[in-house]
Amino acid sequence: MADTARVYIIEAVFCADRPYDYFIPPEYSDRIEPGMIIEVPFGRGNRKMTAAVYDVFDRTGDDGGKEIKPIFPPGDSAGPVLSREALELCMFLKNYTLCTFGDAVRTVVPAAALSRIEETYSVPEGDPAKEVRNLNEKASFVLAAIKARDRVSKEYLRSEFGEDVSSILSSLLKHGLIEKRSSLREGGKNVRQVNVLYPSEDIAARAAEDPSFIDGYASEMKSRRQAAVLKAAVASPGVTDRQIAEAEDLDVAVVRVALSALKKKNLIRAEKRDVMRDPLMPDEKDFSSYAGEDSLSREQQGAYETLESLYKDDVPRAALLHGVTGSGKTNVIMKLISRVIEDGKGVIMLVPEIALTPQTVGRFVARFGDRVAVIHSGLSAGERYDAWRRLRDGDADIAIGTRSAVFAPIPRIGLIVIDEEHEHTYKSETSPKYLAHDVARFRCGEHRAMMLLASATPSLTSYYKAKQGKYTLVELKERFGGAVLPEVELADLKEELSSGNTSPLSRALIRRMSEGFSRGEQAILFLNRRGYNNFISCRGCGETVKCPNCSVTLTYHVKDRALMRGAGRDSNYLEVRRGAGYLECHLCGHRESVPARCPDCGSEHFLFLGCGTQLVEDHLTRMFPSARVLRMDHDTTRTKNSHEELLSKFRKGGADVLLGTQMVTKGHDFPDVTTVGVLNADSSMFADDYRAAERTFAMLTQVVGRAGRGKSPGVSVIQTANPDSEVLYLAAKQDYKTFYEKEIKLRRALVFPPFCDIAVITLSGTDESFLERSAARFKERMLEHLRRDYSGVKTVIYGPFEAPIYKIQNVCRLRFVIKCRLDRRTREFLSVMLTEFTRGGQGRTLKNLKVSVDLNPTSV
DNA sequence: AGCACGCCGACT
DNA sequence: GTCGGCGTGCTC
Repeated sequence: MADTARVYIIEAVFCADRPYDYFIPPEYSDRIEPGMIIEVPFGRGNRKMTAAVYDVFDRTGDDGGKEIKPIFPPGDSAGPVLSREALELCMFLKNYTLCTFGDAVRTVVPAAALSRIEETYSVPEGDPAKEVRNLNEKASFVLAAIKARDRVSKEYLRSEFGEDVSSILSSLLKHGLIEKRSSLREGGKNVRQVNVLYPSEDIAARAAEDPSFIDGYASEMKSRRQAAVLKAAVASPGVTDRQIAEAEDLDVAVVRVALSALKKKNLIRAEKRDVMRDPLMPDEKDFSSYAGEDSLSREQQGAYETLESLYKDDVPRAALLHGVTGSGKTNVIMKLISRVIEDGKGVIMLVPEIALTPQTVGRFVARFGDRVAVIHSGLSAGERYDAWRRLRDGDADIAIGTRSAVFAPIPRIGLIVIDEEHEHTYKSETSPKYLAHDVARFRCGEHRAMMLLASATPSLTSYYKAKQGKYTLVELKERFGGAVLPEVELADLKEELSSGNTSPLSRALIRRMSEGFSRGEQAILFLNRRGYNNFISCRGCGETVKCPNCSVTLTYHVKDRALMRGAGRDSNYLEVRRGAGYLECHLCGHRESVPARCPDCGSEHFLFLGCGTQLVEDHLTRMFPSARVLRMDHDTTRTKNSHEELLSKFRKGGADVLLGTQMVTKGHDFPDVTTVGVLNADSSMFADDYRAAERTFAMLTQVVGRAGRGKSPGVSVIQTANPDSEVLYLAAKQDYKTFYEKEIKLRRALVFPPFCDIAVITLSGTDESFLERSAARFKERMLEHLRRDYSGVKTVIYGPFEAPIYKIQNVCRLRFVIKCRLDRRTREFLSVMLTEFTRGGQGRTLKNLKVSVDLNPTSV
């Protein structure tokens, strides 16, 4: 008889994150199984916490251990939320990324499926006028807020009064001014229900007898809504209240009021049924236009056959599909997926960003219909939960989505595809800081499935593994349908400037664009800077205007309406602009108006420098007055669906130029685009990062590949101040292999990934001098450990030094970069350091100091 | 994180 | 004298 549960506490912080054993009273011993979320008393105060049951076993007779506490009685709801595989996946994430088990659980399972403790506060009954002595101002505000509504959740108080509300609450609690209650908010309840309507027997019989009966009957009714609902139920028995609401353009709640009245009169009977929310499936959405070419070229067929034979092996396999832009990788992938589905197995297809890949999603839905579940960050909690359930229950077997879709609860996985595998979005920025590839590899191992990476510009690490034979390399060298690679022209920005062209558009680009426009073709321009001017600088002393909270310059933005009217018409030095725009911090969102005078020297004159998308738009409208410009950047895509709307407008020919930040570079086929301009190829090349070249190469290859996808050949103009750069030259030729050979040599020589691993440890806090002292102490402790208990761990430690952006929102950051080999021992060493220096999790307190670790970050 | 235990300053 | 500040250590 199992009497013991080994659990992980979901809310536990890093240093307290280890297995705990609890006694299972015999009354419910047969109801507790691994994967369930239960409640347990934890800590000195026996605070109610949720815990994931990792294992259940029998401990009777084993009296050597410590006293253990009993679990709280389980609710009557359902079984395990985490499958055996999901539990192992959480353990993998914990060990691999150094997160807590709870962080892992929250990543693997959607929030709506997870029970959680809700702490609420109220004022004790009876003594509203209890003497309120020496309460500080904030405490009395908090108390008033709790009094105002009788029960308040901690979340609400946090959002209202900030993080430091906890200490106030505990002091109020101690004084008996408020009471706390912890209750369980059970997961799995966020299910949408509909009422299925049928006419009552009496009504049905009379309607069958006389088809016109119901119209007459309904017209006699007082309530028009009830009449409409009744008629709908008679006309199509089995109709749902939601369908009626949709058809009548009413709120469901309104229909339900009518329904309950009709039920009372015995005119209708109704049954409740659970339904799935599916953002993709509304009937009005038609995906047929996305249906792509299904037949494969000879080369594609060859690639498919290689992959298929790998897949059939029934041992974990990994392959890298390297195909030049436009080679039709998706066709090959689609066919492979069909093959896996035929076997009755499931597929996970990862894409970098859903909003930017409606085409890929569209093609999948057109082909596989409701077997597809789409998962991405834009889903509501309910939609996400439903997608998860459909996959878990086998009602869908293809999960397509962004990074987090790699956790799709498919019972039998046959294939996991990572499309555009080099994209940085596959690395999570929050704990657990996992790379989708690593999770995919782990899951493929568990399922004996195949992992397929695809890209035109694979990450150096992946290509290296392919070369080593860890992945099977499959190549597509031809552009599909005979399209030719675009011609590439490099424009020397220094030369432009010295010959008097101060515009952000080079003469070459202007010429190519006007040629294209005259043939009715479109252009895409890429510039990775939004706003009008990058920064403003005092003419008197040269000082730039910086964000008060962050260590970056403020960007000058023009209000879009002013821009349309052509404000800021002249040159790069404009006093007039002062009123037309504002300064914005791109890190914290801080906004202010342009200062009247320089805070340092008092000069009233500023230079507006550096060019952003707004400025280019301005130039374009003057240069090509008849061209319609579509600007696509963070500012124009704030609202939901705006990505898709802008892209589809451009696709339909609603504009001549698509100008924007990264989002214009990603995988779209625009057949009428023949000119592509990269306005500043250097911006990404001199980042202080060993991956800068790799990123620049991938980005340029990607953008250049946008042109000439249709019948007419394309041209790309790459503007740069370094026209002799080899990276640019190789990207222009789309010569990945040479780029790879050069770059891998460099990495080997300097010992960078894939020839080592990198761990970045960041200490952050608001108190600068405390931060500095902590960093020094941290380094000392690292060296001590490495000398003693971890003397076998080979590391090279750099730092502490200031993070590339030292201050964000008034939080300063110091970091260590550690070159190492991330094996078990090294991870243990890092874990020990975290535990020691956080005594709060990834990582909390120790006097507002935070410590976090990022293993092999995508950007350093 | 939260909670308890424990050791110093300024109030009834 | 004690109430309460928060530094330190532990959580089956």
